[in-house]
Amino acid sequence: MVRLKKGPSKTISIIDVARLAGVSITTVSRVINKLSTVKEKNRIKVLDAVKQLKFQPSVFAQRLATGKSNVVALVIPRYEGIFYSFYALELIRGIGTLCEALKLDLLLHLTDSRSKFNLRGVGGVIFADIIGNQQQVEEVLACGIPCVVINQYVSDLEVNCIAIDNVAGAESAVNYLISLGHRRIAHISGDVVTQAASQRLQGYKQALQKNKITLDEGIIFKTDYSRGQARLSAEKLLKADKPASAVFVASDAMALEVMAVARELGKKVPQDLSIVGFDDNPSGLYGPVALTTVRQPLVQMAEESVKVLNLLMSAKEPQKTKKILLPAELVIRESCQPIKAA
Amino acid sequence: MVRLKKGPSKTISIIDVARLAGVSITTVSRVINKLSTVKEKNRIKVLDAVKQLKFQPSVFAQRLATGKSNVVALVIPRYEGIFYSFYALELIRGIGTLCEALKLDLLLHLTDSRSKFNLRGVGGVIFADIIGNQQQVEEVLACGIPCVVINQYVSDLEVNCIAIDNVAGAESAVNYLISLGHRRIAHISGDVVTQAASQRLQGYKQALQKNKITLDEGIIFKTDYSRGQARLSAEKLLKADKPASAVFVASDAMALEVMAVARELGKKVPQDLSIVGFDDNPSGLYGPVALTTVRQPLVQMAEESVKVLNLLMSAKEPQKTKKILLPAELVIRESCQPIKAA
DNA sequence: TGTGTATTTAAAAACGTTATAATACTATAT
DNA sequence: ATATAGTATTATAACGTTTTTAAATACACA
Repeated sequence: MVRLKKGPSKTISIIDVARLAGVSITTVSRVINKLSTVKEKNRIKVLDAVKQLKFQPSVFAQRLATGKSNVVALVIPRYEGIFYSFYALELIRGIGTLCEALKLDLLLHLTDSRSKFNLRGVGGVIFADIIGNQQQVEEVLACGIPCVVINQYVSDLEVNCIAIDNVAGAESAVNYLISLGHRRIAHISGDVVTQAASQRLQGYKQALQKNKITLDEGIIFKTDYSRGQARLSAEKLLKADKPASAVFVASDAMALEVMAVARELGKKVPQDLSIVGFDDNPSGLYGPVALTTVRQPLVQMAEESVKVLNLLMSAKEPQKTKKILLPAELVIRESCQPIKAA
Repeated sequence: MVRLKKGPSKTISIIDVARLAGVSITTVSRVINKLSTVKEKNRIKVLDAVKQLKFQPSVFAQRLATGKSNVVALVIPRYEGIFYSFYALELIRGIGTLCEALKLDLLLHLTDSRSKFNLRGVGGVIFADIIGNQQQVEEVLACGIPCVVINQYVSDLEVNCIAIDNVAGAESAVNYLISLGHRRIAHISGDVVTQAASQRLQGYKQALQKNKITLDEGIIFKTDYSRGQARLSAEKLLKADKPASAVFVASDAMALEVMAVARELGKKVPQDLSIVGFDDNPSGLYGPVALTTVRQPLVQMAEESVKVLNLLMSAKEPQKTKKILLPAELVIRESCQPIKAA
């Protein structure tokens, strides 16, 4: 068979290296994969030939021959609220960095609620924020592809999960406000379709209940995590007849917006309104009043997910599924103070 | 050779499909690749078999056999200022979406200034923001891999570029301020290491020169695009002895920070300070004063880059390199007003 | 019935690796 | 010197596709 190649450029293969080094193909393969023993003399000859020919083994041939792929797909919703966030970037960055370190290729898959993605050639999948249903995850599992779900605790599925303890994190934030004497504490929630938001809401409710503070649904504002909706909620909150003295906001980006609105309306933070955010977004530090917030170990979560996946991908036997819950910790800065005597 | 497979799971191949459909392998291959003519009756038999066996052709075998890869690598600096931005996300989103449409796999490569990436198996590369040197681009070009540079106009290299006319965009922003009567116009620049920032600075200078306004280096603030530095610059600017009446800021994110600082210092926008940003970041709409800005066709740029790359990747012959410059247009909102009579 | 054309086929050669089993080499102990 | 155990090396099949070739089959039309 004659294969047309443009010009004289012919892919150099392991065969060329073997010929130049004067050894067999197998030996070259061994040197490349650092397998078993190869005499030092031959090893050097091969390495020299590799360098001289600028040889790079074909990943496709390797993957075909071994039957394993070192490609990791990161599935992340194209969905505005989540995608346009510090959170998504931090995740991408953490995952990207560790993939590089482990020599895994990182494939990016943006999904709509019902997009069918093809995972041909993918060796493992990381799901970031499965919104709504778990069907996509189940499909991947059914294919037998190793799979990790990040930031979502899926209890009814045999799948590895690495999530953050949002409930406890939110609870500690609200407890802190209560400890400062606040009793009328509002909550600006994220998109409750996401587990993170609904868990933070749950933590908020739980803290109030445990402290025998009656819940007022009127000061719970459900948003889509966007700045725009945060602003609207803040306006409603601050212009209300019975304004709250404190507010727990489900993300720092929104909390900063609330702070801005407060200032615009002539209210001082924290004198007139105490604010706690969630994320530990560096933006929270820049303003005149540093934001008190709940720190999520995002980078740790991202890294952990890649580590777990890598383990699964290289394991011979099916592994026991892991469910990891990482703690979120309160970071006290300047945006809260004890309630003024009435 | 005996290859151990875990359990009864055996990869189903084109051969199984052919057998079940009662046709030849060649015919199955033809159907899959929609090549030449296959009788409708046979086509249906094959398609049925494919569905029944849940057959998915091995991408690795395909790529090995054809010698072409439909993998696109997006190389983007891990560098904070750029990476943590609306800009980066918008780019990723645009590129991701079009890759999906064109059935290209999108690989993400975060780079440091001097990270060596391996592009084994990559069919084409998109460089987003080459900071500093062009060496990485040259390396890829030397390998003969199709390559597009985004948001950077590289004139001294035979490489496809798709960039935004930052100079003209910046100039139009400053011209607008001048037309409103402003004469003392400050500039908060991005990281001048990036071409975008230095070009915006150039456009700023050019507009002043053409209007015979002497340049005052004292009111040009160079930052790294971060909110923190924007804040510092804004404070310096507003507390200066001879404050400017208007400021052109190199990004919307920074412009919003400037706006916040102004408000904190008791200055009203636009009454006391006119502000123009750059990006058309949706965040600019949320505040009490909508931000006047310069819109970058980011999505168009992202899409265009994938289209061009796809063309290059599927072309038999080497193509003429394209240099595309997309216009950036001024969007007038509420953050500017004519200067008050002195 | 023959003739030309459109489909289809089988078989085999790539593509560039890895994995297996067999062979060649070395050193040690008998 | 000779068997023996161990180490290094090799030849070759296998991975799952595409592509080529030449031959075979079907189909329409005169």
